[in-house]
Amino acid sequence: MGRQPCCDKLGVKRGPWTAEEDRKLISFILSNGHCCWRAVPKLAGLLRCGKSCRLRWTNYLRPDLKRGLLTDAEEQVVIDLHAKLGNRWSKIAAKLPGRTDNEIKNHWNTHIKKKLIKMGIDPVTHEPLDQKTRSTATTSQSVVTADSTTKSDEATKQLQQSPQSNFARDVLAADDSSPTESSTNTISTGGSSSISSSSSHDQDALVKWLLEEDPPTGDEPWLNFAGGVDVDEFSSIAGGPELPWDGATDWLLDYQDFGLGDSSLVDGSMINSSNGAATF
DNA sequence: AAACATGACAACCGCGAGAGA
DNA sequence: CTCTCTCGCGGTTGTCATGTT
Repeated sequence: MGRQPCCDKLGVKRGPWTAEEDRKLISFILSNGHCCWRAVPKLAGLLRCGKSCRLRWTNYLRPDLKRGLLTDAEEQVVIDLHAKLGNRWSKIAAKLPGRTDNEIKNHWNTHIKKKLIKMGIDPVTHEPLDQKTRSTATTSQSVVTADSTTKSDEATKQLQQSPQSNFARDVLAADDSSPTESSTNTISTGGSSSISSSSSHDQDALVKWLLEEDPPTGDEPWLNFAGGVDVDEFSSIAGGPELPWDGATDWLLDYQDFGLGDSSLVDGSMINSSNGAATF
């Protein structure tokens, strides 16, 4: 019967988002949440498909996102999780607060993959490349598995305990003396110790945790469609002492650039003016 | 300075899962 | 149970920035 396209190809804008579009989407979601993504562009006055809106929001506009390169510690976690989960980027991202699956996927493809290959590690199997060529009858444990019971476990524990904390930065700060290269070393090596069977108990526990859903906090204002969140409240959150996201995020700057402090942008009047059908 | 190569990341596409009618 | 719809995921492509020749 065929799948209905997610949106009409005609009349739907594609390509990079403009600041104006971002502003519309942000103001709409902050004040209304997202009911169903399919309806968002229409209600927000955007000539985009809902899918595009969702992607833009989750990967770029969401206020709890960290920006910038993954830290060494985060990279390490990604590698370890990838060894266990494979390309399940969303699961991996769920364990890295403030990071998106797309971001991690991109980072993997552009950085980590090459790094592992350079170190002689198959980025798919996480086994040594030369070992792989010599014999396929090797240990079923991945190369980085052993690491995961040591360094990575520490990181993942911290993540679990404080999902909103910027643990990676703390880890880095605590280990500031280590040069950038050291991250490479920790990845590869576990070195001699990495190719050993790790405790299956630890493995199971970690995998179990990995597969758990992150408990929703439930207080994200942009998730509350009916809430009609006051943007002033939101901005006070953003500027307050208890930032739910990294205060240095570019998003905040963008937010200010968009002039969202201006209530005229968020009280629905702007949206209504651009889309007469949308009323709240 | 121009052309080309490479890197980085935003965005798109197609598919599958799950929910609801 | 089947069908339809929406959402989310993972793979891939496109575009811009930066580096190199």
